[in-house]
Amino acid sequence: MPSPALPAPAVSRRELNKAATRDAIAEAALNFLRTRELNEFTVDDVAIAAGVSRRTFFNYFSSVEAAVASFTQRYLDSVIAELEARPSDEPILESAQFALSAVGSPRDLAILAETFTLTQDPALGRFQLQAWDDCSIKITEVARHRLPPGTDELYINALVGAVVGSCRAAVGVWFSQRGADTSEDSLAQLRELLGTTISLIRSGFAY
Amino acid sequence: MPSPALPAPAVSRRELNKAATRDAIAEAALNFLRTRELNEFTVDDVAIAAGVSRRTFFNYFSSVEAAVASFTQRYLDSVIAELEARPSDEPILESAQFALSAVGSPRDLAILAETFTLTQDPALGRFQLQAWDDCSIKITEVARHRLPPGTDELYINALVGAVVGSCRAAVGVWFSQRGADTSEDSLAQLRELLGTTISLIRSGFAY
DNA sequence: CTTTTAGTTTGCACGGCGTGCAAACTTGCA
DNA sequence: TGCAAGTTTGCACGCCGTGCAAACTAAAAG
Repeated sequence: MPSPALPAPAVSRRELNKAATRDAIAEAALNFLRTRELNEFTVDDVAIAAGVSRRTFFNYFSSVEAAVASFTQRYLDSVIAELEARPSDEPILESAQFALSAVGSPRDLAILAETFTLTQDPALGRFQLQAWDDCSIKITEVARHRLPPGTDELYINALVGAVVGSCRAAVGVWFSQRGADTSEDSLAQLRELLGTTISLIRSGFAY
Repeated sequence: MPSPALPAPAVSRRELNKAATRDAIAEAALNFLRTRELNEFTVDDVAIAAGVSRRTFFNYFSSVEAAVASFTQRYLDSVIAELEARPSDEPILESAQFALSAVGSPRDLAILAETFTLTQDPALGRFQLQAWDDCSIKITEVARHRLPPGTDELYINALVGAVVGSCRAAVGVWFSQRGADTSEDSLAQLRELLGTTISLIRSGFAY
């Protein structure tokens, strides 16, 4: 007698396949960027390297830029997930501080750092900016439910804008100081920079 | 005797022509966006409407998106100009407050507001984000020379990131409340929102 | 005024992009 | 086993963005 009907697995074969394909494509795109400029390879190149057809590439990403941005998106989404996991009565900037220091396996951070180098090209940079902006929108939603009801919309939006804007700047500072160094030492410094940044947001920029 | 040799005019005929062409192209692009979606017209359409060849369009802008972003760029550049015009011993956030309230003829602000509506399409939004990011970079340069020498790089970058990020958010709030309303009344409200935002950055987000 | 020089516009051509569509194929389910 | 639903693929088409060389135009030199 077969095992009792398993409920449809949380992740079906189809979903696994799709995730694998998606990863393969993104990885292939990143790989090309590591050795060439953006305009020195084509979507076909990436598709072939990922083992799919050109058409399938476009089923997953609308461009190489978008594929590369998926790494940053993933990192930022994990920050948001950490943020949402914090107790909802905790002061939100405190939650942010925890979320920022909790996040990031060395591997994820290595990608984040590498992405900073590889996206100097404006066409790639635009997609990175969009990832940060999408992140802002999601966090605003979280903040709206966290802050006391009736909190001024300006307060909410300015807070999120300031936090995301300054954290992005902090990552930039980290990268300009450490480059692609993702040793524990360097990661600790990143966490410290992000922590200091949140403190500044909380206590204000005196001058 | 002819009039004494005039020094070569500050703006030559050539420069005037180029500026006019550039404006005509940007204006034509915006005009199409007012009535159609981004993918419902082509670069050729815009070029013809602007009275130039397709090839000339690309001599000025690399895409329709870039042409549309030129309006936001112009606005942000004027804010930076105001900022640089402030006395350099003034606290920088105070300078920011002045610059933000000084700037913006109704016409400029009308365009800024309209731009917000017309750039919902992600492809357009990306270029807007880039305009704000370019602005950050320029302001960072200003801030570096304004703040006491030796000020922490993190402080400078986080400050600018927070200011620009929150001000962008403030413009978003303004737009969501007033739409394309650019009456004196509405503009006063925008100035107030921006002023409040800078105050928040200065004094901190308590929670 | 004429000639020269430098800067700008244009047409052309080419490779690459992004998408609709329909046919082939794969997975899930009865 | 066979059907339904989801996924991949090839193809074709219009549009994009750029290098190039020829036409044109403003500015400077003679």
